[in-house]
Amino acid sequence: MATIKDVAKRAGVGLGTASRVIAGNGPVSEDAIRRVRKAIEELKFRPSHAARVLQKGQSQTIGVFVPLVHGSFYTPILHAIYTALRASGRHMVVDFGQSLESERQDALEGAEFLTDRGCDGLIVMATALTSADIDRIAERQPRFVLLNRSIPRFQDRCFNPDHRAAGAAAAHALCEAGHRRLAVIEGPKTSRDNTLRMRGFEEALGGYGIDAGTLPRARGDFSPESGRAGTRELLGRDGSFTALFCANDEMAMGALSYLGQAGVAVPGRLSVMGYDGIDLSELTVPPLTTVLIPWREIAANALNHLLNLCYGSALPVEREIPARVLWRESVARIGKGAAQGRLAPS
Amino acid sequence: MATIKDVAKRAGVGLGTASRVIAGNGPVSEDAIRRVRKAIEELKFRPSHAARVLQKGQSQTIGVFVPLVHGSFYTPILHAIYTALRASGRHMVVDFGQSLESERQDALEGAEFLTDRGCDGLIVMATALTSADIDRIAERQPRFVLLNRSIPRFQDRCFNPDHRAAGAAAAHALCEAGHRRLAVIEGPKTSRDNTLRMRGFEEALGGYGIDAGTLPRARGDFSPESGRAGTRELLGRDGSFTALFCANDEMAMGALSYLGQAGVAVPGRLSVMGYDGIDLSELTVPPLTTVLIPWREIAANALNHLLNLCYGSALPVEREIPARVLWRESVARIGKGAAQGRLAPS
DNA sequence: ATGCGGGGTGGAAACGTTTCCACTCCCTGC
DNA sequence: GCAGGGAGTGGAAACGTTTCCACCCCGCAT
Repeated sequence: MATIKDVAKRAGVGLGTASRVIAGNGPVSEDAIRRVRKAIEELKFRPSHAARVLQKGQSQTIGVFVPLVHGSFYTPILHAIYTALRASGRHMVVDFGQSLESERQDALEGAEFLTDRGCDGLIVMATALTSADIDRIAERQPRFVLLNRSIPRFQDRCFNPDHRAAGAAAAHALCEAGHRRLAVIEGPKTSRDNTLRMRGFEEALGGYGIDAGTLPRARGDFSPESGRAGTRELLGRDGSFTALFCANDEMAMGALSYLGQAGVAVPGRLSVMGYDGIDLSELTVPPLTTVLIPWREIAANALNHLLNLCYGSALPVEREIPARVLWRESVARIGKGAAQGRLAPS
Repeated sequence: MATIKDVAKRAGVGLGTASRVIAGNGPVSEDAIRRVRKAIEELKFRPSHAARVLQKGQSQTIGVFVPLVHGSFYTPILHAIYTALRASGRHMVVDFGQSLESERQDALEGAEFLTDRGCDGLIVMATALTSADIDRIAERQPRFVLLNRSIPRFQDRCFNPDHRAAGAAAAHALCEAGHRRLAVIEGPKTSRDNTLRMRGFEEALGGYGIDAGTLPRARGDFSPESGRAGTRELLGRDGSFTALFCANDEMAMGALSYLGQAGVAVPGRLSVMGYDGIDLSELTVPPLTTVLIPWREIAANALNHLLNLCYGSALPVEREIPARVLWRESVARIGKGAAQGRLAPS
């Protein structure tokens, strides 16, 4: 591979001049520019990224950690970050976790790897991280933002939806549609955002005179398979509920799949509501009613903040982007005293 | 950040000794190892990746280009590559394309970016690349493998399923199940693998006395939305077919979604068959019958070959991994002269 | 004439590693 | 007693950039 020295020699200029032409900054004569350009062309010169990083201490690269490679949930977020980053002329290196159980450890190692790798900043998405974990990350790489995790001490670097409000919105939607006998499939215990959305959901239920303590509940792990299993379990225990709230869309899709095979009409006999609003959720039969969490926008804003941190840009950063219910067809609106069973008075 | 010089000084050893301890190769005394380890600990030393790459000319990193960030199709492939790579102690940098239309240009730029970035080798997945494009890539980075693209000149670096045989398998499955009136939704014109699977499909049809020329066909772009539109179009033109073959699962899911909303019973009135075998395909209602293309295995073998190329490993490389039909419930088996319509004699 | 400022230039130094060579011990075998 | 060799060591050189400083030359004001 040709180096900048070769270019300089061939163009008959000094090292500094060649460098200035390539970087396009310092003062250089028209003539020198032409000659250097020509030499670059002829030698097929490409600057060495490693040498540049070593010298400048900047790589124009942002590191991103997400817990999983697969999954309809994370890829759109990655997509949003990727396109915004490319638009600003920088690049992205991604590191993935192996599973939701190992999320914490994976995220820690991922952050370390990305930092060692010379990333100028980090976007870390990992709900399981503790406050001390964040400190550890911050120690090595002070430029980072957190997605879907809230830490008071790092409030300005945390970007997350209001899961509590979104959970409440789900409850409102279901209740306003006339449902009173509900059931839920939650996410895993380690997921703080699951806890939040469930809390919001249950609190809102109180406003309709429903006791959250008696809510039939199953626990899943956010996978479709667990949604399927949870539905079977719930139906086996006591099938008298008219609506099922799933803590994410993938579990809701599992539920829909199970119900389809079991011959339970949706929303005729049972309504199903999801959470997140992943792209695929509109493809189910019937199309899934869900809470749309504006993940793409949240990620884009987190990135803007990080870019400001890293490169002193002044990009706008919006923090409060509300979730909203996406009404489709998997939730029935039932009248007071409808056929669906004994409804508690509103 | 502490450098290796600081470490050496603190440990009271020379630069070379410190380096040897860190790399774990050369001969070093027990005592020196202990002292260097201690110094590293105390100074929180982390070697500079950039400096290492600059010096060694190797980054232990493989670059991967895939056309799209989102999509249920590419992520499992990425996942397979990622996990295999981590298992061998190396890393992955991914670059994405923007759309299927710009695939060719994106792949070219992506390969260039990844090469500049110091990747030791490349995995490029881009059907639209021409033979000349590959030459151009090879010129800069001779270590690469191609996924889902076949170029005679680079035969040993091409890893792709036998789309023609897989297409034929789909046709056989449908015909053996008793279907004679078929329709298809193809992928985009630029997609060579679409062309191949369709050719296989049509050739196999000949064996059942079906004239492929009269096959009702719609063209999609692999997206669910286009599967939906294609189905509507086909049904509007002439609804007498009993089975619909879609060139990929996402279009098949779109078809299923449309049919569900239109009240067309699947597989009661119309059978649907997909292609690829993405994870989500088992979640549809009814579960999608599809041709399972062993993408994960193919990708893993391509990676092994690349690793052999780059690092002189001797990993096993399997080239012929057959596709197979995944029988689920979206295709009905109908008897001769069944209620489904006038069937041509087998 | 002389001084001064600035456009244009060349090259040394620095970034943090690894590799290689030269050197010192010290042990072994004669 | 000495040659030979291997374990252990230190440091210079090199990897390919960018940055900074010194310098030249020219035009302009004094």
